Amino acid sequence: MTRSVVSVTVDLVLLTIRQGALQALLVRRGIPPFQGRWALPGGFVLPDEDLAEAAARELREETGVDPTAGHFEQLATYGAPGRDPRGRVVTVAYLALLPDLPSPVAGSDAAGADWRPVDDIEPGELAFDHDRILGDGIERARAKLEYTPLATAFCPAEFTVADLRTVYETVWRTRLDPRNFHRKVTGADGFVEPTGGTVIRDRGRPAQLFRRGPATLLHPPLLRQSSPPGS
Amino acid sequence: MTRSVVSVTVDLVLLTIRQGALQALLVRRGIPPFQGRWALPGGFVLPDEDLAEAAARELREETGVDPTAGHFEQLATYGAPGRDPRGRVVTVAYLALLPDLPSPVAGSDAAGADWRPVDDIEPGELAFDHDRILGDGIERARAKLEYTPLATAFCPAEFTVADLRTVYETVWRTRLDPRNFHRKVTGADGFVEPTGGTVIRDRGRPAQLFRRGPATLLHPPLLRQSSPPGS
DNA sequence: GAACGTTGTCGTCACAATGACGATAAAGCC
DNA sequence: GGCTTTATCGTCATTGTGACGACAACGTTC
Repeated sequence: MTRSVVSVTVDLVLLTIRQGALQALLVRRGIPPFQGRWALPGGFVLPDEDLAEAAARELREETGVDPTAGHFEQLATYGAPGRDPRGRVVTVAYLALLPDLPSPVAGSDAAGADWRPVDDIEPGELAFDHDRILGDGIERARAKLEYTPLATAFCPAEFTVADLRTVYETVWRTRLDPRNFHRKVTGADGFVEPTGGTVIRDRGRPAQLFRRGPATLLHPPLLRQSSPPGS
Repeated sequence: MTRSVVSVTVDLVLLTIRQGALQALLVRRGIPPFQGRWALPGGFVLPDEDLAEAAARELREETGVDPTAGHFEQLATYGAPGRDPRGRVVTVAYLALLPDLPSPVAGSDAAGADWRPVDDIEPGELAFDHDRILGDGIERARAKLEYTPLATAFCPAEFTVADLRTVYETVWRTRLDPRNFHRKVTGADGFVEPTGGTVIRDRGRPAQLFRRGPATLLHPPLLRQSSPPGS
């Protein structure tokens, strides 16, 4: 049996919503290969570390973020033979959806780290196969908003229905009717719970505050491409 | 940087429907560790092999099945430090949904291979963490039947609506109303296409034959737990 | 070969979910 | 006090859905 000996890394697709755009955290690589190029944050898995543990550690190291703040899940694993010039490196990608953090991407050991609007990232700009990994992560996030309450992971602990709608509109790059959206969100079992408080954002009538509800699956779901009824 | 050097394997969750039950292909391990115990088929990734390639090769070796016959996708990756007594082994699990194959699980190099109804597999019966991997695969299959036309992967090239209904009923362990199911399947865009032919299965009126349609996403979806309308 | 059971397919009905959109509420600004 | 802006509630027509009736088309049985 020819068993291949490889290195294993974790890479992170960290998504948040800042300044009205879906943004991903990228780091500028300080060492070869791909020195100076933008890449997903990540690193090698330590000898006695579980994969999720390694991903959570990298998340803390690169962003100072508590992994429990948003949502965190395994995305997929990439292991094409030529994907890393250093040799055979298999990477397990994790996807995190985070609220817009005041934390200044502290404590990074990379040359630089920055949030970048995903629409501004050119194809081929990222190191390794990180283009594809990022794309898969975004696609996963888009799909999961339909059937799960994960949009709340982009929001702080308390948020308004309009905040949540902005999440959907930004991630899906769509416009949603505020009235229908309000009905669906408040009607889906366990999606959101009112806290009792209200806030005034900029202008207009004060909005109720909500927190995440206990649901793990949305029922009914908020479907993206509904067939137009009158056609 | 402490980079961990590990071995990488692929493991396969192969699901099919035989004798009215959801069954998984298991092999009896011929060598330690876990010698004599049932396990998922799998093996080490070769030095110059992509992960999906390795999984497809194992599928051919263990079952003689063409991977294009059904559906094939990456499931998840498992890499807890203690999961393999031989050392650090990270495994990338793949999920395949296959039609009931006449192929007699040929050419297996394991001590034995057999289809086993998933409900008959005792917790803790499988080697390594294969219990959990199998469970994750089944859960993925259940969920994907709702939103994708993947149920057709369990069927041969031509099938009846009743065949397809049996797939749903078996995987979901539910009963579905034949009339409503017929309406939804034939009404969902691109789910199935009539071939023009008909068959008589055992008794009763002949049924139309269908093949898979071009859709990759079901619209509208076939939801599992619909809230009862009259309650 | 007519009656019967069995399975496939079409229809109907009431209710739920949805998109379009009107109406009102409650704040700040002039 | 008007005006603008945003939040929230309602209405209406259409579609999707579960429960179930009706009929079609086969094999089997008497």
